[in-house]
Amino acid sequence: MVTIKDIAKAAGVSVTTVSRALNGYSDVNEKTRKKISDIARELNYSPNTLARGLVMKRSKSIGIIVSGLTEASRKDNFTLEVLSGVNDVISERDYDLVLFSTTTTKQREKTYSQLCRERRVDGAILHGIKMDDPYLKEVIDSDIPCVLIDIPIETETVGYVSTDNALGAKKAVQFLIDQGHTNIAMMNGHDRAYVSIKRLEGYAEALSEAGLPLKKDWIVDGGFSEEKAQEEAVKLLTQHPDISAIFCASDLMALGVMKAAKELDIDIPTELSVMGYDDILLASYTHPALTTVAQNIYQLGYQSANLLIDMLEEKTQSRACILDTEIAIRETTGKK
Amino acid sequence: MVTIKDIAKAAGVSVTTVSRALNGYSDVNEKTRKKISDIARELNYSPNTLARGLVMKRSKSIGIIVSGLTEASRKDNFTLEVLSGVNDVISERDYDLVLFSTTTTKQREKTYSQLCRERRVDGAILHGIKMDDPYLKEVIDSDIPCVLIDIPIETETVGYVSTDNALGAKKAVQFLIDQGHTNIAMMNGHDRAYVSIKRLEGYAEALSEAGLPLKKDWIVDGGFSEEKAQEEAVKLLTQHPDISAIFCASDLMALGVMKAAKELDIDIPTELSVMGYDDILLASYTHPALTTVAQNIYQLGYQSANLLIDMLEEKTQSRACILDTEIAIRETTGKK
DNA sequence: TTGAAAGCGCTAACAC
DNA sequence: GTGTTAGCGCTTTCAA
Repeated sequence: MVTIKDIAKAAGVSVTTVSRALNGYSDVNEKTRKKISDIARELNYSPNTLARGLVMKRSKSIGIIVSGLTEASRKDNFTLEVLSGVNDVISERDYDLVLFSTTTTKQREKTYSQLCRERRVDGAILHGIKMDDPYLKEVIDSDIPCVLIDIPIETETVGYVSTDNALGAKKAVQFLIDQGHTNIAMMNGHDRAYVSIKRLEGYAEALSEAGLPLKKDWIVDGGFSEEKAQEEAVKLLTQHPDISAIFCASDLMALGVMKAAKELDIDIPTELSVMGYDDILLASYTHPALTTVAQNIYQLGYQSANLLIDMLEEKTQSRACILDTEIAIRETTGKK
Repeated sequence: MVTIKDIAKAAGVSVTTVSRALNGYSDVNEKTRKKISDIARELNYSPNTLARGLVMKRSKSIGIIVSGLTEASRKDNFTLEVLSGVNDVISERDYDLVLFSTTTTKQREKTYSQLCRERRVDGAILHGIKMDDPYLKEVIDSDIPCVLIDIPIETETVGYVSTDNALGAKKAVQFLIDQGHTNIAMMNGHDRAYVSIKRLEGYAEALSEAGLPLKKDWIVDGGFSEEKAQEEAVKLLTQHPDISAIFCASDLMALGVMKAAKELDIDIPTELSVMGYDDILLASYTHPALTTVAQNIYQLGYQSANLLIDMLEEKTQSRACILDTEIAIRETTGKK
């Protein structure tokens, strides 16, 4: 493997000069620089980022820590889209991406900061962790710069990117109200998810502004799971046949609700309107196609990476980024 | 950041001893070792993999090079499932995963081996590249150990993992024949894809064994694209109304064919049977649900990573791994 | 069983 | 504009 030493020898200069020439420092004679870079190319030289990182104390790589890169959770391609957004920034800005996937068991073995420090990543992006996750506390305590997706924490070294969940939910419920619905239930996720809390807020606000009562019985938790949501929806719809619309905190749960309706022989959208949240790929392929609050997950990843690198390079003081949502109207909602 | 030097000082021993103790060498006094590891824990020590990699000349990380981690290609979550399989092995075997995403333009800038050498990955897994990709030649020429997904190349340093594409296709077509179909067309991908070539082989073989003629006109290329497949299918079905079944080399193209049928008002499956290949998530959500050749993509990733690490650790002589496929019978195929 | 010393490939004071 | 030198944190001969 060819090193700068080899180049130095071939060019008849010192390694310092080679280093400076290759890194574009100004205080190198143009002729020398040309000679050096020619030789480097000839010799097919690649810098050793390990050595460089060791001395510079930064690796020019960031870690992305995802939870839920498992065989099971293939239904939404959240992770992939986030990854895709992150990746685009990474390569634009000449960083590398190290992928860490965690499971609850694995977290016991290796802590967040261990993970990051061992690999000497300059910063990290965290996605898919719950608010009561042990990682979260560590993140805040550690001094490793990081950006959280969908968890609103701001410190000197921690930032976050999220969508406006309350507003998104509010718009969704307002849409249902505009369609003439007054009996609108909510299938929420669980209370350890920030997004659940905010989406519930939006739901409540929309109802209140329309002068509609908020009924506790009409709000159930589907745990972000299709199956759980189906079960809960069956119970809900059986007990409260007057419900004419259900707003779901995720598309996956909306799929569950749709299955429940089928099970109970309730027609969508004539007898029941269903509204999702996320706009996962499947949303446009279900029958009928799911009306939902669309968030741009790719952007979530993209902005996270940009924010993190800005933080690393001290190009920003801001620590938060809130993205917009839009309602994608399809076939599961109708006029009451 | 605490180093072995700090530990050495605190323990009153040399760095050599600390290094040996922490790495589990046998020639360290049990008492010393205990003392050292206690201190290491106390000080919250994490080894610097950069420094270690520099001297050991291996980074204990592997690269995964994917093409198509773009916003556009979100419809199949191939990449995610491969990633998921790879990732599971990686963490089991205590490696790290560096993600490289390539686009055709980016390949011009940085060559494969540059990518790998700069980051000092010990080996690489390549997924989603075409047979005429410039990367491919480089892979073979370079001496970096690597495993290809779905491209059958075996050398000292190159291995591959794939499914039995010819057999999968054959089984698919045989299934259609068993259902009474004799006029079976094929929507293939393109001839720069290994899988296309093999699937065509299987198609031909099944026909031939059943004594059915192979009609060149009935084989078209959809370029693995939904839109292109739709266009081609419209043409095909218009020109040859006697076709009663279409075998597609990918599910995505099968979706296109289904759209074409809808466009031409041809009912599936009573008038036309459609068979896909891959079993992407969408396959079970289309209307009617798509019958397809299911391949276990997660396993593709899992086995690739295992093969690569086995190669790196010289635990195997074998360089190839062929996985099985199964037919998932759903609703797009029927008796003729 | 332990330590001293060299060196992996690179960057960065500092001197010339 | 260029070279000398030290050192990043670690492993590994070689000697004691």
